Amino acid sequence: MSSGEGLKTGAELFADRDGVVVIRVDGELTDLDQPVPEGATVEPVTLEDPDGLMVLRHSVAHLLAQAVQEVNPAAKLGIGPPIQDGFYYDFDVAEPFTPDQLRQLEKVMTRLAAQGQTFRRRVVSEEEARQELAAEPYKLELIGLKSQADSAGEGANVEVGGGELTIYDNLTRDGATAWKDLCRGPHIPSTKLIKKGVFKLMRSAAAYWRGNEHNPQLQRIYGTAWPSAAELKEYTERLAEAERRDHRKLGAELDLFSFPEEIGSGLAVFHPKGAIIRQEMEEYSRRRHIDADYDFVYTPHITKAKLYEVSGHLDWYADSMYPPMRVDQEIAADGHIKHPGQDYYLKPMNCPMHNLVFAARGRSYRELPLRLFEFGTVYRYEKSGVVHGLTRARGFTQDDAHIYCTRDQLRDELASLLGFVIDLLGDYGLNDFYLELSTKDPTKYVGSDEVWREATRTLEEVGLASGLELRPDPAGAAFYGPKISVQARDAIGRTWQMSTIQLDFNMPGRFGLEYTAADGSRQTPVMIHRALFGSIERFFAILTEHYAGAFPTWLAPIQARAIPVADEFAPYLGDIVQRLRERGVRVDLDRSDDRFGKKIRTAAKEKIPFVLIAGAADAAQASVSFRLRDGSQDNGIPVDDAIERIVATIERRDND
RNA sequence: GCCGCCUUAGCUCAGUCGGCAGAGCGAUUCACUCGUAAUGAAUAGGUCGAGAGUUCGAUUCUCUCAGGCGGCUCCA
Repeated sequence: MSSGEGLKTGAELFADRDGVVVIRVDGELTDLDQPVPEGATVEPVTLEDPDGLMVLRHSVAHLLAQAVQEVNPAAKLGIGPPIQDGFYYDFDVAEPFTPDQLRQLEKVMTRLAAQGQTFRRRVVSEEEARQELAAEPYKLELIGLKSQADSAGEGANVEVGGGELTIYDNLTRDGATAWKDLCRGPHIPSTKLIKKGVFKLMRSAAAYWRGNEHNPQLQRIYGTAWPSAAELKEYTERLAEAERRDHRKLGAELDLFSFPEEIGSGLAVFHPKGAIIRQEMEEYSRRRHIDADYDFVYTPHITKAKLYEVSGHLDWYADSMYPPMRVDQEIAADGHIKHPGQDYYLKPMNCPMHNLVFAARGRSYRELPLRLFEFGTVYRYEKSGVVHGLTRARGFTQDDAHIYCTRDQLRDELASLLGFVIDLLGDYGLNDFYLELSTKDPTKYVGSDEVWREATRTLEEVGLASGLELRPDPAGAAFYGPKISVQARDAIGRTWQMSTIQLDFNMPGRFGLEYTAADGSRQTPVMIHRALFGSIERFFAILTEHYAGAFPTWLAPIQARAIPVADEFAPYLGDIVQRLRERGVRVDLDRSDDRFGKKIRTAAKEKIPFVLIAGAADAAQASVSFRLRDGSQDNGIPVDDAIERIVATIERRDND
């Protein structure tokens, strides 16, 4: 930074304002102690500003690194950026961090923060930086990468982005340099702002240097930091809530599904109650797809290798397919192969099979768009470390359809498809969406650039026309075409990738798919891959967490339970149960030996939407009393009304 | 796949510094018949994830494998 004589610093400009941590100068975040150029637009940034919070988190990351090196001077520094809800810092250390060490580091950080060290920005030449950081091999590597900072890897631009190289010194009150780090900044003015109880070290884990699995692994410490202790508490409560909703936990508690070790990692079995939910999910989807003019097909679970050679998938994804089964091979006694046999694979996707349905006979343009739908179960050999409950399984069922249409039909088809997706997801209780447009990965694609451009433009136009927010996802596309995906926010604000709509200008050609056009010519159709739930298992998991296990009545395995106040009223409720069953309601009667209060408790734990209670008072006036899932009561309802109310709730597909 | 941690009754978890394994909930049986989240008593339930090694002796220590958890990488 050139001399700032005569110019005011951010600190001077906003001396009378509380809570200013950095300034925004012509849109650029800048340290408070930097002079503001003549005529520049300056705004104060506080911790309430998302940018200000990022700066705080980044500064806490520095504090962590300072603490680590104080405890262990041999620790080498990786990078330490702010992230969603917090920050991390990577270290090269001989031994991984233990939970005890994290607690110790927190104490050191608290002590250092209380010293009120100031952050001083210092511009250095590459030579100076190399000299000062000679003991930090990873920082040296980043300096070397400075010219190509954008490709330095996740988080690296926090250290070396921008124009000049800068080092931040942590100065003690007597002006001594307590610690320093290569960093582009900016930082909060003083560690005093990192008050007690606003940060917490969460966990440690290994992470590849610069995000590349061929690089060495560093030890990463994750932390969280907030403007106030109250907000930190709110955050930890949010985490606790997410844990309570975890579908793996609820799946066991509510007896929905399990992953028997005997079957294998990532392979679920659905128990009766889980199966009911799943059936309802599938059944409603099936009806809607029939209404939307889809044709249903069934295809096998295994196929000769050839099919995935034609599709190209074996070239790209052989590693994540289950290994082949060699069938019909004959080996003679002397070991020579009499008959080579051939390889069959479990199918990792359905599209090639649907292509064969399309190709089974000649197709006319009059048939297009042709929409082939299947609840198709696929198997993918996910790496052992990524398998995660129902959200990342090795066997799962896609609500998969492939739409074959002409180029002229593409735009309308995509637009109506997007509307269909949003509408259908809404019926399952998800209503808060945004879209993501995944475009070509220049290192992994087939087909001509021109075709990719056309496809991408079409998707973008349809996405924009939907009125939903459209976010770019550069290089996120599959090798055969760009895609648009629907992201949904759940009840506690987490986002999930839901539906994907994927264009494919490639595979129809590989499979030689053709239709006869109006002019008699043979044309290649365009193909759209689309799955609304993605995987039924995964969608099941998302809904479980979205509803915290309290499924809307139409999905609930047990929709109503009748509990007599005493056993003598069981026959009275039994008649009502019978009438409900005749209306298709999943209802049971609790005749166990438990006491009344215990039965209420049991029904509550099972998250049953409607509990019907009757004792002498209700029996005398042909009524029942409702106890709803939220604990509320509705007593003395005439039996006919009670039945209608339950049936209507199911039909409305409401949450309760 | 990589790094770290974990695996004891159906579930949640104690415990054994290497010497015959424990609780609560749940299940079963009996008694109680009760108006909105736990009635009481009794009983059953375990190759301490699997295999190998060290040891007089292993649930406990070591190794391998399986499964899980948290990250990283990956996710057609």
